[in-house]
Amino acid sequence: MADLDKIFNSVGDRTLFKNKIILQANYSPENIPHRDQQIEHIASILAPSLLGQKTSNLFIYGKTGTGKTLSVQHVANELTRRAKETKVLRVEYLNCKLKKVADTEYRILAELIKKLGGSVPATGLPTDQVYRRFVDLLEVSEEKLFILILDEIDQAVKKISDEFLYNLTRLNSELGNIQIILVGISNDLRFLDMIDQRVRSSLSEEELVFPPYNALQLQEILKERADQAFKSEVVSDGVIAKCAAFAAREHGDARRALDLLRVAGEIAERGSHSSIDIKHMDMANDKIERDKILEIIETEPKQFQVVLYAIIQLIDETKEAIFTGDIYSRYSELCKKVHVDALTQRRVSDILAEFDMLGLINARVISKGRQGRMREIRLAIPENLLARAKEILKNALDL
DNA sequence: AGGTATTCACATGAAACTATTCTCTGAGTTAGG
DNA sequence: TAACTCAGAGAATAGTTTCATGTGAATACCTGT
Repeated sequence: MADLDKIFNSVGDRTLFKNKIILQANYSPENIPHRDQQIEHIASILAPSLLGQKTSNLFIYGKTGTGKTLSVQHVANELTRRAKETKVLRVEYLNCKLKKVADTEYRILAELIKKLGGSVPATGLPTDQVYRRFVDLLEVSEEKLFILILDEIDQAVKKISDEFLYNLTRLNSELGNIQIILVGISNDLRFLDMIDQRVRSSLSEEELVFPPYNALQLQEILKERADQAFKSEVVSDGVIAKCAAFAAREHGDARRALDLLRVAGEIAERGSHSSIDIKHMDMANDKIERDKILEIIETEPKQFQVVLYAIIQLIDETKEAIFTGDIYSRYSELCKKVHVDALTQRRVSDILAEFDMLGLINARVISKGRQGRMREIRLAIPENLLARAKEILKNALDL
């Protein structure tokens, strides 16, 4: 019999973590270093709302992991706390990227209605009726202001069109007792280019950009969190510096840095080390990348998997870049073998574009003159993952 | 030789279609008074 | 007569297909030397 007792009993002694939650993505810390200026700015814009005055709409830009969401939520919490007795305002936060929750106009409204205490069916209702219901619910609430924070709003607009934002701003003229203040958060700095001039003017009255953290700031952030998350003596300054350097290279993404640190900790722990060293950082970096790719491959729909398998096969055979046409014919063959209906070339073209977005392949549109125009495709899956990837696909496709 | 026009093999865009899930409405049915 | 059932119309959504238009540069075709 395996000595499970030993393993289970010693788990408490061996762990390097004091409080792992602190390193997890959804943890929001007490204080947010290096964002005082931005937080103050947000607060000063929204402050009049405490007196029941409608403030400007606010738009916030910045790359992922620059503390946008955290800062906004911090201010939002403060506002809610202060307005507790006066009931002058209400703040709701909504992430527009959550698949199946808030990624369409209908669902965003449905979600808001739910938060306001109402309910709407998941489907079956015309959208304007949902608007109606939302307005009615707002009208009867006792607050005078409704601060609506839409996170990853660029995603929503990309999917729904900017009309939806326009509609939201227009609601204010329909509402008597209550006004909506919009706070949009976007990862895409070019978000403004995507929306109509008309909408733009009625919308983004105030703007704020979150710059990326530099390596030094990242270091401080990491250090602070690491102190709370790990037992003492587990992480050295060198490790933190390296971790910060890793992340700083990727546009100063603090979330990624924290992830890295956590995974490195887990790896060290599993290897029964008493501290994290540089070696673990590298392994963690590897593992994160690896997991991400394999996870994508595994969860992709069947048609996507067939296409990907076709690509891998072809690359295996030729060892060079391949082209759309080759892929499509190989894909068609594979479809027969796997007993799946083949999609049109048009669709496969889109699938390839999506793979490119996901970073599974590198595609480049090239022209070969009389031989036409097509995508030149290379695999972006690292060599050492290929075997595993193939296995997953074979399994998924019963080959 | 140098300049234009063609042409290929897709890329890219827009609209329309399909299947699924769900609501709402009103006609027909049923059971109780 | 009120309550109930159930089919049909209409919506939202995701994933496609259909139709239409765009496009970069190698090559064919001129042109005038």
